[in-house]
Amino acid sequence: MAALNFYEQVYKVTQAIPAGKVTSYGRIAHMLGRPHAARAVGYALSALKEGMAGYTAATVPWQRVVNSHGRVSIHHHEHSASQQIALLRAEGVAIDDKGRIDLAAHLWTGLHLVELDDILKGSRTP
DNA sequence: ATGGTGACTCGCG
DNA sequence: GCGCGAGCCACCA
Repeated sequence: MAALNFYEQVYKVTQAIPAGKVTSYGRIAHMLGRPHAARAVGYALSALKEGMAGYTAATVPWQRVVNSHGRVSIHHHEHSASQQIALLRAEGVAIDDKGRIDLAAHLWTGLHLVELDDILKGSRTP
């Protein structure tokens, strides 16, 4: 038994996302100290439907994780994609007809450490 | 250990 | 803004 494996870390961070907010796979990866592990984050969430280490799609708000473009990213699972949009809208997240989420209003940056990172990187508007 | 897989991201054209 | 190709990663067999 090791420390929490990557999947479990992903689930914990995801559970920390407040209702009505969203973040991206890449940001979660970054929060976990693996800025290039975005794909692994997505894979972790996909494994959720099978149940992992006590975590299930019912206990982890997977719908609050979208891609860096601010759109739901599960093209190959049409049903899940529409479900994700429905769940987010139910939480008050604004999504237009094209499936684009208003990140300016709903992006969760998580730990302030991440915000600091953005600032140091010379980024956008608050 | 090696290779396949996938709910990612970025850079180009 | 959209489609593609090329990196990058943790898991599992």
